Amino acid sequence: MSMKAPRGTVDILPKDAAKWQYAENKIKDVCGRFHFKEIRTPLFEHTEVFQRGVGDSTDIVQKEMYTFEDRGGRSLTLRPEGTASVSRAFVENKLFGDPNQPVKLYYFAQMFRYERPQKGRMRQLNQFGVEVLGSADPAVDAEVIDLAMTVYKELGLTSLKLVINSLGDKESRDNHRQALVNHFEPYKEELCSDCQKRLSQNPLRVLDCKKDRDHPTMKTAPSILDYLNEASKTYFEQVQEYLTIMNIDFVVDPNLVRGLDYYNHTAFEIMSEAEGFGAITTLAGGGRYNGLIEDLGGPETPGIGFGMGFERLLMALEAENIEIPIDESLDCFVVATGSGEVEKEATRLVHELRTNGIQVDKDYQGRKMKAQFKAADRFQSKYVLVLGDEELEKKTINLKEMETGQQLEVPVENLIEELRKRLLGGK
RNA sequence: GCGGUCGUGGCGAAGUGGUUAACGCACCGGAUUGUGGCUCCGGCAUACGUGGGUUCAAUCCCCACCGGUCGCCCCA
Repeated sequence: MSMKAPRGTVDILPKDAAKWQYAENKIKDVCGRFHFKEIRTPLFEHTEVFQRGVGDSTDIVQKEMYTFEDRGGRSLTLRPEGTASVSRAFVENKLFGDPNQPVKLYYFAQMFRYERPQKGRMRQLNQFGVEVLGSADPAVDAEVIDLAMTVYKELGLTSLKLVINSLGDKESRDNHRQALVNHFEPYKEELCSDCQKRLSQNPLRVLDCKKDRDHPTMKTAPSILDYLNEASKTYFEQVQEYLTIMNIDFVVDPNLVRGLDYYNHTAFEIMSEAEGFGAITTLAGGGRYNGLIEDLGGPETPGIGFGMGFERLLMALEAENIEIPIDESLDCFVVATGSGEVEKEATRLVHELRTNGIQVDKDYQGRKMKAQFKAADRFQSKYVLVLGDEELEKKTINLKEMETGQQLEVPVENLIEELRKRLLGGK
C-alpha cells in the first residue's frame, strides 16, 4: 500500500461518522441550554500566538508543534489547542466590547500535536472546548465544569472522576514557587533530568512528575493550598461550594498541575475510571487563565475554559459499553427490472420521491432482480418499489413492505401520498 | 525521543527455503429466467509492508527502514 494517511491520523468512515454526529449534536444541545455560542477560528495561526499564548516552557510549544513557513516566509503553526486561538480572536475582534459579558464560546476543532501515536493520542485530534471570557465570578468556574460533566452524563458516562485544584493568583503562585525552589534545590542532584530543568523553569510541575513521585522530598513539598492568599483561598472555596450546590462530586488534588503556563486559580481534569480504558485516562482538562488576554494585547480580562478530547470521549463510551443509537435504515429502494424505458422511469421516480421528502436509493451495478433485493435488504430498506415492464405499462408500482413481505399495486400518481402516509405518519 | 509486539486477498486467518500460497467471511452468478433473509453449487480477488543481504532459489533466514499497536514521558 503506497498511499497511506500520515502517521497519527485516521479516516473517520461513515459508520463512525454517524457516532461523531450523534455526540456532536448532543453536545451542541447542551451548549445551547448553557447559552454558549459557537466560534470557529482558523486551523493555523502565527506561531507567536501559541508561543505567547500557550507558553514557551510547555511541552506543546517546545516539541509538539506543527510549524511551517509559508511562501511569504511567515512562520505558521497548526493549532495545538484552542484557548490561544480563541483568545486571539477575542482580542482581534474586540469581543471585550460586546455588551453581553461574559462572552461564552464553544468550539469543535481539529488540533495537531507532533507526538508518538498511542491509544487515545493522535497527531491530529478532535476537541470540543469551551471558553468564558470576561467574568471572574467563581460561579462561572462551576458552570464550565458543570457543562463538561453534563455532556458526559447525558451521553451516558458514569465512571468519571473530577479532580480540581487551585493554583492561586500571581502573588500566591510566586510565593509558592519560591517555597518550592527552596525546598527542592538542596536535593536537585537526586531528581530526574526533567525535574532539574523544571525547577528553574516551572517548579510547580516537579510536583506531578511520575519518575520522582517516590522521592522523599515529594511528600514534604510545600502545597500550593498552603500558599494561597486570602483572596485566592476564598475564591477556591466558593468554586467548591457552587459545585456542591449542583451536586457535582469532586476531589481536591493539590498536585494537579496543568501543563500550560497560562493557568491560575481553578485547574481541573476529568478522568475515566472505566475498566480497560487504557493508559491514558484524562478525558478533559481545563482551568482559569486570568491574564492571558492581556498577554495577547487585550484589556485585562479574566477567562476560563477546557478542552475535551473527542476520540477519548468515544473511547470512554465504548469502555462503558454505551451503545450509540444510530438508525441505519433506508426508507425505500427502487428495484428496476426490464427495458431501458424502465431504467428511465426508475430514475425519474427516484428523483421525484427524493424531492418530495422521501429517502430513496436504487441499484447502479446492473444487478439482477434477486441481487437488487439483497441490496435492499442490506440497506435495511423499509420498502421496495418494484418497477418492471408490466408496471410501466399499467402506470403502477409494486410496493413491498420488507418486514411483513406484504405487497400491493399502487398507481404511480398515488405513490408519494401512500409512502408519506406510511413513512411520515401522514405529514 | 525511548521500549515491547506485529505487518499474508476488501476483512479475518493458515502456511512453506523450491512447480497453481489453504480456508472462512464478504461480494457476484446459478439452483429459483419478476422478489430479500435459510440451504446447496460455482465464480471472484493488483495478497506475502518497503529496500537491501545470505542462497542455485526467500513470503519464510539476517539487517535496515516504514507503518500499525501497546507502553514510557506528557497531555486531549
